[in-house]
Amino acid sequence: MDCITTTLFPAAPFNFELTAGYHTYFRGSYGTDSLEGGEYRRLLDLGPKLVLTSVRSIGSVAHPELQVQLCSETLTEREATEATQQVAWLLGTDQDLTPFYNLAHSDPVLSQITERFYGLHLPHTASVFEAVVLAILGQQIATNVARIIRTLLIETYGPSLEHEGEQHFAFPRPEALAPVAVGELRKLKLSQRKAEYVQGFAQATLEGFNRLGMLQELPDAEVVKELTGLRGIGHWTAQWVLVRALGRPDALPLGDLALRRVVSNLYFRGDLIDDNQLAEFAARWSPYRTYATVYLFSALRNGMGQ
DNA sequence: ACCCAGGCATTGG
DNA sequence: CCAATGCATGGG
Repeated sequence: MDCITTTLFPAAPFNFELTAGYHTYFRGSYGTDSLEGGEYRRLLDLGPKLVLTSVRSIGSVAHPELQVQLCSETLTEREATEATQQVAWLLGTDQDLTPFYNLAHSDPVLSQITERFYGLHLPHTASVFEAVVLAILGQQIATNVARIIRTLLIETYGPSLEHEGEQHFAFPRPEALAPVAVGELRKLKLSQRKAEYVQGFAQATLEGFNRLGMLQELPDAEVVKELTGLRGIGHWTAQWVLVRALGRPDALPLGDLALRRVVSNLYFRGDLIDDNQLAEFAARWSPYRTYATVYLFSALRNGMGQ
């Protein structure tokens, strides 16, 4: 095992614990990610090569600095750079939070939340494929149930690497899921529908590789049009892809029950609002509706919006 | 035993 | 274009 250490300097303010914690749903570990003892770990998938990364903070919120340890069987300088860039993307280190915080000042609820989660950057998935599959698995069902199913999928079909007696998993590749029979996925507790969606999307990703690679270049509305043309992907899923995989600042996952509830509780005395009301209300957060959404979910996951 | 959960596709008006 | 319905599992 060959290990290299590199350094990242995120845009301040940057709170490492919160940002890595969001990846793990503020638990010790979640799916492919873990955060224990101030150490964020994840197995990176660089094409054929797997790189185990372990990140820790050696700076502060105001002067952030991250130490990134990269371990692989062999590792070239070029691969180390690529892996470091991927870590930067996963943790959203380049984001400037200032414009959003300025906007939040005029909103008493968001002011309180941004104070509590000061320095939380918006984390990203490693790929569009990962974001879509995770969103499909999360459709409609309770997050606890989704977590069980995600873990099963990752540990059954994800590429893995053993290190110091522990097995680490990366997210399954499309080529691993495309040939899997729907019946096999059903054994992992996916519904018939979701098994079809996931297998079909994996296949579509392989067949239309260029089209999905193009998403980065397209404006939000075009991305949504491309994605919702695929079976299993509706407006809600497409919006979460904008948030999680593409890092777009102004997405809004209408249809999201948890978002409706947290907004209802924090702004409407608990009277559950519908999507039309939510869309109208969320206009106040534009052009940073993604930031507002993620901060509200952080509040929810930490017991602030129930 | 129910009912619901960070939706979606399908069907019928 | 809007409303109603089945899906499937684990927790309350």
